[in-house]
Amino acid sequence: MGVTIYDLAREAGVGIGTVSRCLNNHPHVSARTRTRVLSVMKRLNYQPHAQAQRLASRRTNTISAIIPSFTNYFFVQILQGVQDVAAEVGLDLILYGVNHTDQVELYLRRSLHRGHVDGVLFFSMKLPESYVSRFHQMHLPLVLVDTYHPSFDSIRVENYEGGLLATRHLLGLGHTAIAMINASLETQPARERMAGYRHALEERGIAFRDDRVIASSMGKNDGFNREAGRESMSRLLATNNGPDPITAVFIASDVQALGALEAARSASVRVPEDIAVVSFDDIELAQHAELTTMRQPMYEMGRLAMEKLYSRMKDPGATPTLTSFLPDLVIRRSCGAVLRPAPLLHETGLYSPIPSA
Amino acid sequence: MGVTIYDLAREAGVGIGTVSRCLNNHPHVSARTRTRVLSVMKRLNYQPHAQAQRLASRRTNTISAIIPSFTNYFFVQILQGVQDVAAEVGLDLILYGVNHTDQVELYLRRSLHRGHVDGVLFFSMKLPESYVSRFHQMHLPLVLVDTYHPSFDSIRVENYEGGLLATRHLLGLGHTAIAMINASLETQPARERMAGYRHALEERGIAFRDDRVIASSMGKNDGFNREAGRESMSRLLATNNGPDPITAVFIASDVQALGALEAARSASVRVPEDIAVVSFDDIELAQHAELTTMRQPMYEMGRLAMEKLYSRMKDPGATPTLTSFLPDLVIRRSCGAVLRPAPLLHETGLYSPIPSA
DNA sequence: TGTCCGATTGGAAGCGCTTCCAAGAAGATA
DNA sequence: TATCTTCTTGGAAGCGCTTCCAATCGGACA
Repeated sequence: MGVTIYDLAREAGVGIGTVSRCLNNHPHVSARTRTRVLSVMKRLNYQPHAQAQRLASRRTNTISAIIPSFTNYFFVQILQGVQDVAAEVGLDLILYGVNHTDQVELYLRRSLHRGHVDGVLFFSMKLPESYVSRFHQMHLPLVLVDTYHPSFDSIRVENYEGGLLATRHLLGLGHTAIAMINASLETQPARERMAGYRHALEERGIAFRDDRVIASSMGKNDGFNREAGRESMSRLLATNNGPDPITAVFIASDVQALGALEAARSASVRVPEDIAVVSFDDIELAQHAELTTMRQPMYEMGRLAMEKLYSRMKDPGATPTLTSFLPDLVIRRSCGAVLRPAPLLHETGLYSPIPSA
Repeated sequence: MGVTIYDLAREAGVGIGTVSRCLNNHPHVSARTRTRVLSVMKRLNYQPHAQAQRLASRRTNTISAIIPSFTNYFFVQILQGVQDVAAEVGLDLILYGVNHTDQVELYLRRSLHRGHVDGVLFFSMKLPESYVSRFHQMHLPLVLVDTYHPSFDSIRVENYEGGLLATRHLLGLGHTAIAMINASLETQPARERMAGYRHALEERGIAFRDDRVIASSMGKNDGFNREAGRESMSRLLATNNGPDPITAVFIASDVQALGALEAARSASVRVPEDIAVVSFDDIELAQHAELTTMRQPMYEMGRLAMEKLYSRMKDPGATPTLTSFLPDLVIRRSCGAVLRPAPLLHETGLYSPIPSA
């Protein structure tokens, strides 16, 4: 139990320095010595001790990802991108899932713990101001994703533009009474998407109406969840019997839209015939539910985040960069813009197509 | 940069041993000394160095989870359970997502690397036999989830029973021509679920027919994915015009069922009217798609796995345990067993309810 | 007052590795 | 052959902590 470099050195008849140099592929080791040492390593089934290497080299080869509850498909796909790149470059990834707000600071502190990780990815939450200086003091690389701070590398999505494009699309289809189902306005994406929605209306001379926006922060993920979507849609439909009824909704995320579809179904409201829907994210299921949505390149964002972190770890001095992705409009069935091959036009739903007569 | 216990000791006028004892809440430190040391720690903003602690104590406080590509909702939910318990007991979780088969060994080796992690969770894949002894030699705790080996703690689901119950349910609804859409028979769950299916048929005197089982291993996750499900269902429907046509399908997972529903829809085959469907897992979306399914308690399995690993880390000598979960039948719409409140009976689909006339 | 014992305390010896410096070896050059 | 270089090599000195042993201290008890 526990072959060390001393054993190797003795066995190979060299010094420990030489052994270490072989281990780390340093130059300045003669080919003969190297092969001899390597063969002894193999024979003794040597394994370097991770902690010892780390202590001595002051590198951990590990990064942490602080991410809101990752059962959300949005984060799952980002995480997949992160994980893939981490695997490619040989870094270990410690996962810190935030379920309660107070865990944010716990995980930030833990990540800042000296000698714990070499870098941190921080997702979709506001970085507490008090940690800004701590990261700088500790010279710990930090990359922000779906959130922003001027003094760190950030990756963002143009939420405002996304809201704008989504709403314009509905306007372009002839809708003028367009509601929005939003998540908690505490979150920046929610606020930005709404700003885009508002701007699109106003540039068409349509007044923004507070009573047409339902911002729910219920449940997990600041309201970005199915139940909140269902609830919001129910409320919206319940009050939709006045003059100028709503004919379209922009929903802040696909998961909420899934809930909203359920609510519409329960209320016998047809989508898209009675109410057109455009949402945001393009999670894998959006396709299944035929949601028209603003696509965020989640997997790519995850990859890029990890890549940025990696470069930053190698070159801590570089100035912070900001990368923005413009979301893409993906047109499917829920918005009523018919772009599909004829046979499918006649379907009426997931389970039962139109009775054949 | 870098306050050490030597600094603390000097500053507090005590020895480093005493400082260390304070850090680790050892007894045999007088209250007066302890408060003095703690106040100095605070004043100097001391942070212990993680790697140094680990090297000296030979504990890493970290475990790794080797898990097939976790974009699969099944794993996401298990992982959530794992992560929650890890957070509760203060362990770090390194995530190793397996995308290619050869990564399995890579991650196993990395986990076995001395001083890297204190325990390993291994999910849903066959543990290569050559690693069995290695884990024992290294005294590295290992817990298997959704897979099994007699010499390690394991957590399983009764796949055979699940297949049996699912198929019996369909038989109970009057179906006799029941197909199965399966994933790769290389995987144990697929084989077991099929064995249950087969037994259920045979105990009713219905012959098991090879041509009624479609086992696809296409795509990710050994065929446990939407595309494979879609493909299989299409194939099934294409050949379903002989005598004794199929009226029901047992599908090996919910994700496949989602794809199968899409295929049915494209082919204008109604579910459940023309073909009844029962699947397996009860991922969150099964509810949305109204799938009748065999529920696996995924979150709980994740929690339990982590709990088992934690106890094993504390008591390495205990004999391996095996915990089995019996999946529950959750009846929803897709099987045609109508158990829902009247208003919903009249819906015809996700988007468009029955035209009101 | 003297003894004894448990409660505290200090600090040396590691944990296993990387790194650096000095020194030896082997060519290269004149 | 003498003198430089340039490669190689050995191993001491850390990295910052835990742990153990020996030493000290302070009462309790006779």
